[in-house]
Amino acid sequence: MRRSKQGVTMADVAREAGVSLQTVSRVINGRHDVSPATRQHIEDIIQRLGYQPNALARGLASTYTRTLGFVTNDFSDYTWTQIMTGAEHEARAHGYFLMIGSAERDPNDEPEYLRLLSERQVDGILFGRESREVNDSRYNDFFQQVPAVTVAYYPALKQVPTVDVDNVSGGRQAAEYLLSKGHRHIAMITGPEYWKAVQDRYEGYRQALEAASIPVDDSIIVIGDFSYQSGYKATQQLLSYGIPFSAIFAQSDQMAIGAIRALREAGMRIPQDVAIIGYDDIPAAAYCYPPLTTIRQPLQELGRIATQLLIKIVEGDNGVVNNEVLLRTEVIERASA
Amino acid sequence: MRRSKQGVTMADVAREAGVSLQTVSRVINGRHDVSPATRQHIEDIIQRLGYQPNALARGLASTYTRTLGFVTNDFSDYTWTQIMTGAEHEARAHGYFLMIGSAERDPNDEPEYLRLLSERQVDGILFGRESREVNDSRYNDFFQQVPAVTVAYYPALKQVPTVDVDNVSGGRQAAEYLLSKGHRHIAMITGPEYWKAVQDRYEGYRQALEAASIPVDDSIIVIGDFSYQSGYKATQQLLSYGIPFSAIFAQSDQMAIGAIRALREAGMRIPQDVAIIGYDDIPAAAYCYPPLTTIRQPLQELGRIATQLLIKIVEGDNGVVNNEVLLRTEVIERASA
DNA sequence: CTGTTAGCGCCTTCAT
DNA sequence: ATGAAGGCGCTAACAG
Repeated sequence: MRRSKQGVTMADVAREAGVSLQTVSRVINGRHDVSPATRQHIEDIIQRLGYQPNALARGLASTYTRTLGFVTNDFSDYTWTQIMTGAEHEARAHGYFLMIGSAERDPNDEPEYLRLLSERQVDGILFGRESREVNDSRYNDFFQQVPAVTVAYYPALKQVPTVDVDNVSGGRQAAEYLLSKGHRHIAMITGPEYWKAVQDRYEGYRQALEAASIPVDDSIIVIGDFSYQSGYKATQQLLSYGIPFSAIFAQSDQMAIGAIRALREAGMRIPQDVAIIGYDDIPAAAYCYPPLTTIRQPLQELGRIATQLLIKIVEGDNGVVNNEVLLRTEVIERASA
Repeated sequence: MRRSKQGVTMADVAREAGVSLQTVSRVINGRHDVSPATRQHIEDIIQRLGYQPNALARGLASTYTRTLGFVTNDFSDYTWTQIMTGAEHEARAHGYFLMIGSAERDPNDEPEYLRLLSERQVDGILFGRESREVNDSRYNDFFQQVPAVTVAYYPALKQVPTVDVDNVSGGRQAAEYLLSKGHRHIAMITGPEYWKAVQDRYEGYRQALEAASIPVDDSIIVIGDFSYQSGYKATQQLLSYGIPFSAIFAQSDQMAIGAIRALREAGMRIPQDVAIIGYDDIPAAAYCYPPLTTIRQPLQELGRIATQLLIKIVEGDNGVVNNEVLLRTEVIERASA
């Protein structure tokens, strides 16, 4: 005979209390149609017996598990981690847990993750992931079954609501700030070009220059991958071109800090010779040298709002109309620009 | 009538294949006692029908969920995040998912989290948390029910296996390195004193000084909280004492970087006037100025090994004897010391 | 306000 | 190598 892991079950409580299973169930679920006396009595017994409901059984009998999946490609990255933290807080506040999965090695693993998460009957899924174009019919099948919200716009998933930062505005803020300091030759180090966020920041940059009647010079725009290392390399590259620029807009703080290093090695002073503005406002930004002027993204809030939206959808709130929420970035002025 | 979320069930597959439920179950679970022909036939039908097993039902009928809980106090912190990443990878490699929970606000929430996780029938729990002394009988009750492993030694949980970094050795390495550079007056900025890791690093530091016949001078030891800010403040404090020191061992890279800032503001050169060694090897360490010499902790590996151990325990591997695994740190030499 | 009756989808045990 | 019966712990639906 198989031994259950579970010690005391609802049946034990019911027997002990001399009531039916259903009444115990009602108490557990906080229904109002139980007399105060029986409720109290049952609660005492639950307490005494140390009864714990079995979430698996509840999930099987009902249709929800109060579990959300969170899928990302990189849990070791600051950005996604912050988003996840916000999501976790919000989830917990609503009685949900987060089940996490990362499809780092191979983006093709992703549909497999979704399947696995759906087998586990998550009520919904949060996507905190790079915005890459994906053509895989498995996605569509999937998102017809399970409610989802993406954090950071995901072109492949047009039918899925999105919560993101307004990157066009963010890019514009960065360029405008530099412009306001009198810079006319503003280099840019971007992230991977297939990211929607990267394109948007580029667009904001373009808009700002255009408004100032300055032509965009693609020869002082270099593609990076958001890492320190890539900011460093990109700046060396920029320097090697011999094309004059007096400021750099790096699309991540890490790249900005890498850029600072390259600039310093080239004997340049910041911000006197070259001004730098980053993007993200990572904790190190305030403590690097010189302290980094940057565009802050409300990362945890992104996660919180996305989760809030997802839970609303999951719980059948028909008031959800907004299919794209865009949060504003903010200029944090420090010493690098 | 209630509609189930689930579309096609095992019964559908069985009917379609003209076999019993049980045979389908065997195929799903990869048992070997099914003839190749029927197996193939059933697999085809599963494919065609798009059948997905329901993990809830499996968990209810069997006794395992292939889900592990991961509890920490701070998901936004680099250290725990790295550990979690390692844990997630290892878990996935074994077919497990991680359910995450953070008890940040109030450590007293923790037992509540454990209860909630146990309601969800997790097979085991990983603790990635500060090593704080806790006296709460609920812990003991809990750990008798659910297998657990702590990452970072947890004094309250003596009966639970632990995977940690050898902090005594790490502290010794840091001090020895500084000693080898000729420093005799080595200040230290610690983390919160109730952390076991902090005490251990202190002990390593003490051992190294003792071996060099240098008395420990508590007046140049300041308590921080691992943050940039606290490293900055602690260093200002150190400077204000007027007690000479030529090197600082900061128990986190963040504090080391904060210290560098304070030192710079005080007009001191690094490492000429004051040498600094950090602890952790965060990504920023290589790119701050000057690049930080530090003690690297194998964080992801910590998470991986802890998870491996937990899974072994969960799956009833009686070969598990090691109740305390200690990983070694490594000196990363850069320019700050 | 409370109880009864049916499952939820799967796995375990025992037969055959 | 396959099938039948029973149950995991709980909730939905309906009755009273």
